[in-house]
Amino acid sequence: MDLQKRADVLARTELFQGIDGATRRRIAGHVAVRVVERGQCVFTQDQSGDGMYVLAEGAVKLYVSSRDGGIVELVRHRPPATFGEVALLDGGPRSASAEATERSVLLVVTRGELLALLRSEERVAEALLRTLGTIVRRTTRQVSDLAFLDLQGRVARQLLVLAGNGNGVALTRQVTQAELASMVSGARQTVNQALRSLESRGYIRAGGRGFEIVDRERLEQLAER
Amino acid sequence: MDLQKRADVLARTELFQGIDGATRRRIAGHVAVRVVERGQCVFTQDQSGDGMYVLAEGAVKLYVSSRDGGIVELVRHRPPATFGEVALLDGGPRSASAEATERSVLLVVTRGELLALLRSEERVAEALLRTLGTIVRRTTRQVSDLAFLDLQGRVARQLLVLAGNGNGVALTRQVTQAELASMVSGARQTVNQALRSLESRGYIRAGGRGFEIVDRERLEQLAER
DNA sequence: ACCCGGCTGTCGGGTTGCTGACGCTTTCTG
DNA sequence: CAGAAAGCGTCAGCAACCCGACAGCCGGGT
Repeated sequence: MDLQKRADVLARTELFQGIDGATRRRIAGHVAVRVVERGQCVFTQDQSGDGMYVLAEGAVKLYVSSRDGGIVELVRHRPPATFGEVALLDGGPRSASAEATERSVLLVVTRGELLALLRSEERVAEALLRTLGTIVRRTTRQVSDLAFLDLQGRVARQLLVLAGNGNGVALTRQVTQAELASMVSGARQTVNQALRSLESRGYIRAGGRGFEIVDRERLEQLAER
Repeated sequence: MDLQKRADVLARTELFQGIDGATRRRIAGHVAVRVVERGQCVFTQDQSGDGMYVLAEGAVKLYVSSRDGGIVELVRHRPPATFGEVALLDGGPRSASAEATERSVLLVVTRGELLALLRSEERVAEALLRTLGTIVRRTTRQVSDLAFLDLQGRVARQLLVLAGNGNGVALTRQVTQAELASMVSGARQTVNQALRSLESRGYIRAGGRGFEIVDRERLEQLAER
């Protein structure tokens, strides 16, 4: 991946857009490129981390895990995206683990680099604050969902998130039921039942590995706290 | 509350320490003072908010609520503390509600004020990033707890949080079982049982309204994910 | 001092969701 | 292309937890 390409990747992220091209190319010259295979770990929770990542290609999930192997997925990123910002700020341990869900290409921005950039480019500092705000909102919402919604509601909500704004009817996916279960913090079997129940009521159409949103409004209703 | 006193309050917060006294006094001159009675709301989730708060006296809880009146407490603040930063960053809606749990005195910093300060004082920007990092860590931990711990474990953990570092044995409190329940997202009755169970095993001593930590290690073990 | 309101402690019944199990189908991989 | 691995669909049994109810207690206000 050449310099220009790396600079282009940076340009598409919220964090690095809005700075001038020259600076961006300078940064692009300093980042390391790291390729991770599907299933491979990018970093692990509780370990110290001094780098932030920019996702150039592929997909990465962030999650927390328990001692006995259970995991809860917090978010799944696709380009353009950045992650690993939190540990960067205070140099503390990673608050979550990151794993590639498919072969991915990452750009690594070091702590020192970013800190310097924060000082010189105030737009980056503001963008970073916005990014953190988004993270806080998302995570807070997740707490709220876990506390107030039953499994069916959480599944409904997650389907809507996955479908994005497939305006009327939506599309197919690359998410297994087990993964879906870890997103909503439930057992795979129970998630299966929830899906079937939603389907039997005609809110979604779900066969095999894909699903389709039929009655968006009803789903949103189920997903309301 | 006079200017000097306000400046002193600011000086004790992570956000405003580290800037020079003159600047701090200037800010102190711009903040509004707001007094809220016990049980009164400071701001409400989903409403737009353009102010950040510094807690000068009293105590404030942040929480999210469901349509049918259920609430989950995210954190309880005591001075020195700041809250309401998130909505400030992007001007978006409040991600949670805030309510005084006792008579409190607040300083109100406006969005414009803080944004200007961020630009002129880079140490403030860095402190704000650290503050947000803390929030993310705390909330992520809460997701993890809800996903992995049973009620007993969550209660154990919350007791440890409430006790702080009452190094060997700890202290009495002003938290009802109903409040404790909302902190761990459980029913009041079940929390009661959890307390009794912990007591019967000699991990805590809990009578009436207060509790005391007897076997910190065991509690921590229960609270591990 | 007394009364009222809120808090604690405790039951029992009813759900929800987890666990383990198993057969079938689909998807990788050599 | 064949075998292995992963994923789906489904069931029965079981544990955790919620909900409504209610009796005693305590504390605070008038």
